[in-house]
Amino acid sequence: MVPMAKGKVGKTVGSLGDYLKEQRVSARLSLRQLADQAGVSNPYLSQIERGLRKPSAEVLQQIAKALRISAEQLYIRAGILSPDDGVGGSVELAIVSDTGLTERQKQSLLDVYASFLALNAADTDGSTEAAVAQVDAPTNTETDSDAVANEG
Amino acid sequence: MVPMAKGKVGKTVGSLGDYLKEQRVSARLSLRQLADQAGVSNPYLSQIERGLRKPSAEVLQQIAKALRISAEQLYIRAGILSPDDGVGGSVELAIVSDTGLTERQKQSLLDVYASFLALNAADTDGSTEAAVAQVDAPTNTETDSDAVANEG
DNA sequence: CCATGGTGCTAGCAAAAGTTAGCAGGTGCA
DNA sequence: TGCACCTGCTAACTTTTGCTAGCACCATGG
Repeated sequence: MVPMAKGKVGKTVGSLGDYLKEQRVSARLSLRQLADQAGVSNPYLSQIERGLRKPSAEVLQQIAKALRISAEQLYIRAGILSPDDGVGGSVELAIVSDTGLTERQKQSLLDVYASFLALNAADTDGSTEAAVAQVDAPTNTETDSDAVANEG
Repeated sequence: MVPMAKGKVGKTVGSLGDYLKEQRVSARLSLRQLADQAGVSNPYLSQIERGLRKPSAEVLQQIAKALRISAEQLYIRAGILSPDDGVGGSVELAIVSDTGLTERQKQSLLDVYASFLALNAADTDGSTEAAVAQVDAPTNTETDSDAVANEG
């Protein structure tokens, strides 16, 4: 059993797999489930996660799509790509400049975003799950901003 | 390129090479120059441009960087990735790029944002339920419901 | 006329990606 | 107790990437 150190030769693939696994677990997906959604085999995804393999562009796109994240972001977070490559940072700026949202929706999104940040500042773990659970399972018919923007 | 059974990639890589060559010529770069800047060999880049080879994620990033374009844009413009499928807007990009949010929170924000867009697309009046239903089950539905039901 | 240097393309090989088949470990059920 | 089924991982194999070496073509100019 060779200890494949993560911080070894730099943030090559090890951290990508690490970040990838973190994303997968965070999305409550099993290895096979994500592999199935991404259209790759389970052992291959396993090897990617453990830094033994580097995914091709298509596979990376599929994985990112299945995880609802950007492939570029995947690489940035993995340390392969530099963040200033062309990725903007400000969520608020992006929201207010979005042309597909109404002003009320923008305000709601900003509220939710601010509440998340405040939540993380106060308590970084337990309360977050509760707040997320409300947003994540909008079983009720009320999906307007009120349904998501109340927890602070 | 047989192994893609589940994932729906659709178009061939030929259009990617076509778009790539178009970009290279537009940048007044020779094949060898771009290959050198991207850190790949000239014949390999030639084969990519003519659809004979599919670049890996790293190579794609390098090429995109050398051409000052987004790797995701490269794939989107090539028709491999649909613009609204992954992350097309700057809001989504900003959200996933945010370091102050947990992954669950990012997911939630993305869901809310998508639901807003869906609402605006459905538009006009009270067909909110249909729009929300679409947003609530965007992916495969078999593992998705399992994932959300397995909370706790 | 033949060298020099530019363009892109072909052949063949080493390495890595990505596959299927199958193994140990844990859990729920009858 | 054992079956069924899940989790992830290993092994052996096939396919693809991406390389070096070298070809043919077109220009410039010695």
